[in-house]
Amino acid sequence: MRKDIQSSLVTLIEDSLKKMDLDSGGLLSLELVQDSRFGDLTTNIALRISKRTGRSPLEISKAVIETIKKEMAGSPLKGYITDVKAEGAGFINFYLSNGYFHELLKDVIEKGRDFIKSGTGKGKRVLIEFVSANPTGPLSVAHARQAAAGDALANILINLGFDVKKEYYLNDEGNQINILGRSIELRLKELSGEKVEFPEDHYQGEYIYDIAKAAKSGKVKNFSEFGVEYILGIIKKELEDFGVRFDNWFSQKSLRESGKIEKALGFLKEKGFLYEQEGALWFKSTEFGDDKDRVVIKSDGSYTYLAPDIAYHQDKFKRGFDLLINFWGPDHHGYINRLKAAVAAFGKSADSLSIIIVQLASIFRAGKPVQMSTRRGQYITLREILDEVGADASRFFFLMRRTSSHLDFDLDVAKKQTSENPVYYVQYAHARICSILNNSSVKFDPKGLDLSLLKEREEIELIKKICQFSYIMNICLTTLDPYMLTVYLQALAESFHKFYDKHRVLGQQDDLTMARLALIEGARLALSCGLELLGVSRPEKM
RNA sequence: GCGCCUGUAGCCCAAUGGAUAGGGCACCAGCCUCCGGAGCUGGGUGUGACAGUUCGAUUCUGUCCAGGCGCACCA
Repeated sequence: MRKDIQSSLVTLIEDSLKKMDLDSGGLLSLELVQDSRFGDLTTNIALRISKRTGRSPLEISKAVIETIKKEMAGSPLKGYITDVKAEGAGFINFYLSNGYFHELLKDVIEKGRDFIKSGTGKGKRVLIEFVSANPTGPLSVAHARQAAAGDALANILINLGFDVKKEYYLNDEGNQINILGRSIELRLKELSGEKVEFPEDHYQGEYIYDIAKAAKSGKVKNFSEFGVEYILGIIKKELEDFGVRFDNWFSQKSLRESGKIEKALGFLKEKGFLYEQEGALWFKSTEFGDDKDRVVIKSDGSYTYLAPDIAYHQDKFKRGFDLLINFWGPDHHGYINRLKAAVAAFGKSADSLSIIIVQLASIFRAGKPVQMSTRRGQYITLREILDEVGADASRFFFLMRRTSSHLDFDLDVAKKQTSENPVYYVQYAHARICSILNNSSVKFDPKGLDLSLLKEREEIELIKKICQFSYIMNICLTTLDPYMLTVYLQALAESFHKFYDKHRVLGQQDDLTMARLALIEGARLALSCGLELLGVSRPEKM
């Protein structure tokens, strides 16, 4: 929706209220109407101020509308507003003219793919950290969902004008890595005929044998390092095949070697946020809202996981990022408060770090749940999803629920090439449009367009849907969640299919055909951009 | 025990505090001499329970009930 109309209307309503000695009290907002029976733009201002003013909402609305109509008579707004009505409990509804929507569509066509861009985030630097799985095994389905969500959100923020970097924090040392090394070593001994006792808490997965075999031929000395390198290669390939690329891989090992952990702890100590007790060093996180204080250096002298993480996040700020967004698995949710405490201890505001918990996706086959166990190395991997479903359908599926909600992912449904599968519904709309646009007899030419020929209900509805794109982008920004985009794309595809079914593009009078080609080109742009942001392909043929 | 997530029609799910709560599946009945039928049209007494906040609650708060997940000087 074009901003100048909205802001002029807001000013108009504001002025009208003043003339009647009513004060909006900062409560005035003008919103898009989802239900076309009630116009295009609406405000509930009369409802919100009725109690304070002691007048009924409907009475206020009617009075305001009368004033608005007088004011509007001599204003250029008049051409865009066909009606203003007081409806329902006292809403003021604006009905916009077709001409207004024709201008919006014209704008989309002129801008092309750039129509989705905005300057909302101009000058703001954002670091999105996601996946960050330990390099001790192939990525799981949980990581896959984090990858889908983080990458899509990054794409969305980039189009909103933010300066975005994507980062993977690499836990390349510590307990788990040592265990990985020992696991490989033990499997190697086993392979060479030795009888070994393989501990329960070691990595049981079959892939350890593969690494052991590779290590054998390479005459490896440090099995941990070798294992990390090997698995990192797998992870990078998996992510690449999934269509996710990181700008930076941040190594924990290099963080420690740089001395930044000591510096960060030194900073906290200086501020008086650290103390010793029972031989360990504690961070006074309770001063910043945590339930209890947390250990940063254990009594054996080694760091807890928190220590490098504190340093890591201090480093993120030092690198100049204004907003940090972390996607974490649900097992880390208890960890949010202590990291936020650390951020507060650095003097950063609470909202400069957003932590998003990506809930698990349960995998189903033909309606039946698939059992998983990380410990025994029995879990559905990203690789299996890629092999079985492919990147397109799976990336869309992972984002079909709110990121913070559980998701049931049925592999058989995702594979289906029928209307049961929403991915194909959306892609099909795109392919249909391309099929018309690629028609050899008529070529779309934006010169001399007469969009005023578009006046059928389905045509106007489709334009409205196309123009909701930026509105959806803003919802994704405020929720830091790309999932509304999947909902929107399904609605957009539906609008197109309805138009397509009722009206023909080709074979009309030349100028009507051209206007409708413009309409479907607009729909194509919106579908194509939306799918691209989600990391889903836009087939021209299916 | 504590924390997080979730309860919407037979099943799967939508709805940035708004108006008559919307789609899909399944089921029934229709729609291609015509741009791709992977589509469209019609068929429905549904928000777990009880309070509270609000002009207005599926949405916010509290207490229950039910399901999923997590609780380290592990990473």
